Formats: sequence, C-alpha cells, structure tokens
Amino acid sequence: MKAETFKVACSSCNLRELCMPVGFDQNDMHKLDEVVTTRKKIKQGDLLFENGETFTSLYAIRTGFFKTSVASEDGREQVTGFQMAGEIIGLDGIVNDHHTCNAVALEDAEVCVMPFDHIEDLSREFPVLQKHVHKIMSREIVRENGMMMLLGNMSAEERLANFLVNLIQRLFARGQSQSEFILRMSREEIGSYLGLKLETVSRTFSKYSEEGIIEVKQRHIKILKPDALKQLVKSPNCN
Amino acid sequence: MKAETFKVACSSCNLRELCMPVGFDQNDMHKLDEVVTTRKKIKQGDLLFENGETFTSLYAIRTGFFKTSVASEDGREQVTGFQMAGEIIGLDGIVNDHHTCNAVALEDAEVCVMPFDHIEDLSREFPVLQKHVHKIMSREIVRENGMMMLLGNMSAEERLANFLVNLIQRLFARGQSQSEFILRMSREEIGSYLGLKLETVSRTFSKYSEEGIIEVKQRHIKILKPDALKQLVKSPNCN
DNA sequence: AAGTCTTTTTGATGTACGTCAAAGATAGCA
DNA sequence: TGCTATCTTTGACGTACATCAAAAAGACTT
Repeated sequence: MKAETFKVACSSCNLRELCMPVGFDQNDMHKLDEVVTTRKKIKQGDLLFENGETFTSLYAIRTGFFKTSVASEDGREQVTGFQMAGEIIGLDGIVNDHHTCNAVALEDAEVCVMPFDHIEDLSREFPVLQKHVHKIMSREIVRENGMMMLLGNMSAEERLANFLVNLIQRLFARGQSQSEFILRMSREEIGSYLGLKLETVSRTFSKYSEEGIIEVKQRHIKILKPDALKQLVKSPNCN
Repeated sequence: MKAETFKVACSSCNLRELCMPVGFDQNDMHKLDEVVTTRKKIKQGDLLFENGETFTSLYAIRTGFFKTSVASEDGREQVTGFQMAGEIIGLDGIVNDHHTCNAVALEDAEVCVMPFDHIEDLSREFPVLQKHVHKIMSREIVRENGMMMLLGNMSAEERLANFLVNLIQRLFARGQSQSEFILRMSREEIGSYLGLKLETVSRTFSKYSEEGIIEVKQRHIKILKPDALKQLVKSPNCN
C-alpha cells in the first residue's frame, strides 16, 4: 500500500512533550518544526523500514504501535522492542547508514519523518536539541541493558511481570488507563521479545490470572493487583 | 587507590583510528585534542564508575580491559559488555546524568577522560565529531540488539561461539593474534554476559576442545578451527 | 450464518541447562 | 616452597521451560 505524506508542525503537536525537548522559547520552537519534513501513514502489518534498507531518517510515532525485530541468518526472529506514540525509532540505522532491524506497524499508524541530516544540522544550532538527541540514544542503551538483565537472569514470571509493568507505565505517561488495555501484539511476539515461547507466555498469563493478579481474555488485559505485579519485578525497570 | 591524572593529546595517539573520527585536517585535529582533558589509571579490580554516580564524562580506553554490568534489586549481576582499547564507555550515563551500570577494570588500565560538555561543545563546531558521537551510540544500540538475539534465541554453544568470534575480530582490529589469546574475564563473568552459568561455560569450552575446535588451558585459548567456530554463529554478529 | 483460518489455551512429555558437590589446577603469599 | 584462596573442571541429578499435540475461542470471508 502506498503511504500518504503531508506537512505538519511540531509546535502545535500534542505529543510535543514526549518526543521533543522541553524549555525553549516560541522562536526556537518554530525553527525546530524543520526537524519534521513530512508525516507518513503505515497500515497494520506494513514495514516502516527493514533490515538492509538505506537509513535516512528517524521516525517519531504519532499514532499507532510498532514492533522492531532482528533476524538471524537461519531466520529466527528476535523482537527488540515495542514502540508507541511519542517514541523515536530508527536509531539502529545511524552507525552504518542502513537499518539493521525491521519496524512493523502492529496497528494502523502515523509517523513524523525526521531526516537525520536535518536533525544533525539543527542540533549544531540548538544545544537543547543536541542534548535531547543524545539522551534519546542513551535511553535506548539503558533500556537494552535492562533487557539483557531480563533475558539473562530472570524467570518467565519475572519477565512477563516486567513487561506488563513497563507497558502500564508507558500507558500512564500517555494518559491512558493503566488498569485495562488491549495488547497490540500476539503471544508469540511477546514471547520473542521476552526470550520465551508463546505457550510459556500463555501459561504465565494463566498463572497470574489464577492468582487473581490480572484478568486475561485473549488480548484484553485487566490489572487487578498492580502491586503484586510490581512485587514480581525485582530488577531495574526496562523502559 | 588514588588514580594518577595527566594531560595528553589525541593527535599523537596511536589508537586515534579506533576511537576518533577519520578524515579531517591537522588544524581540526589539534582542536579535537580538547575533547580529552586528562588520563586516568585504574588498577585491576577498581571501578571506573559505578551505578548511581554522577555522569560527567565518557572514557576512551587507552590500555586495559573493562567489564560493565548492571545489578538487580536483589543483587543479581548481569554483565552488559567487555570493552578493550579504543572503545568508549559511559554512554549509559547521558540520559539521567548519572550512571546506571558499573565499569570495572579487569586488568590495570588507562583511560582518556572526555568531559561530555566538551564533547557536546566541540560537536557543534565539528560536524565530523558530531557524526562520530552519533555513530558510537548507534553502534552500541546495534550491538545490544545482537545481544538480545543471542540471549533470547541462541543455545549455549551458539552463544559461546558468538562470544569467541567477536573477541577474535576485535583482537584482529587491534593487530593482536587471532589464534591465541588470554581471556581477561572469569568463567562466571562470561556466563553472566551470555546468560549462562559458569559450569555451562566450562562444559561448552570442554566440548569445543574435544571437537578439536579450540585448545583451552584455563584462560589461555588457542583457536584451532576458526571456520568451525564461525559455522556455529548463525546470527548477526554482536560487536 | 456457516465455514475456514488464526490465535490462544491446556495437557503430556522431553531436554538443555541449572544446581549441588567434589576434585584438580593455578595464583598469590608467607 | 609449601599453604591458602580462588578459579576451573567434571559428574550426578533436578527443573524450568521447550516441544508436540489437540481442543477451544475468536476473527475473517462469503
């Protein structure tokens, strides 16, 4: 499907606080509008970018939900992250000028296209933007450190609790319900992300359910005992 | 132990090609000397920085060998990386102005201290440095993506092969022997990095040894069949 | 509204790696 | 040069999660 593209301004975007630096004046703000050249709509199931593709831009998610994944030579897939509104994807492409992972929309989505050349040019002009870019990249490094802890040291129960608590926090930051939500990804995708098989994910959901911690109906999740869930998370949180 | 500190210049450093951007003239080079303010010696076993410590600088390793690790609330340790000469550590500290991991010297080491403020100031002046900083951070993100694949999808044998092949490549890039080397870290530290127990690491070394792929005598490793090892690595290499 | 496809759940069984334990090997130190 | 302390190897056994399989629940199509 062909993606629509059109112009838009950050200065009037309600997600500004999530993906743009805070604390600079009106003038600077309008200059920063240049970071985003266009928007792009992505249909559910479609790729935003894929492994091997030439890197040109970072993408700020306006609406929708993505997963990123890497693949091994023999075809095994590892989901490396799930991204939602206000988050930035594409950082993997900077180092070698081409992407090393795939980004797939898990629901119809819209992203702001930010050509990386523009970002670098504007970064030199606006220290606040420069700092922001550095922090976004560092945050991703710290998140992945947390994922290494999760994948290397934690039990299935701890992994899934961690996953849910993290999701809840991010929904909270976006003003959505923390107690009830719909998972945008399959059991298999959750499993891939957490280094588990889909059956184990399903069984662990069932276990939480039996313990009255959550209510599960397919992809519909209701959090009954958020504290019990947080109790299960015994490691630095993976944002 | 008190660490010695003294001044030094990048422009005359033989590791320049590893940790500094390439392709700019003599004048720029001398300006870039400002990135490094001092050097610092770290004794084996000592911390370069630790979790919670205020972030001020990135460090370029001049000599020696480091491990970085994160810890969970209940004290489990996850090694997140091993770093050698020419590599940059401390990127985790940027996002929250304090470090979230520990960096320990596995042998006596010397690092170049690069205050991050200087880096940011000079980055605005020299696009080539700016790009370099971005690439270093992106490279770390891509490396960690690879580690997620390793930890989430690979068998003990594949993990260790991956680890060894990666080590060999980095030794090669430094002009050291690829066929014979001494491990700077314990079986337990390798295990922590690879999401395995030390016994499993030891057993896997023994297995390779029985198969004639490597020769193991404690920490002394001799690679007999590098191709057999590469054969075992069925996924994007984790640099 | 029936029929097909996909996803999720649940059960039975298998296995790769973990755990526990003890014996070498090496390094550091008096 | 022997004595500790630490690290590594190896064996026996246990277990958390994977695998295989089939039923149940939705979702999509016509």
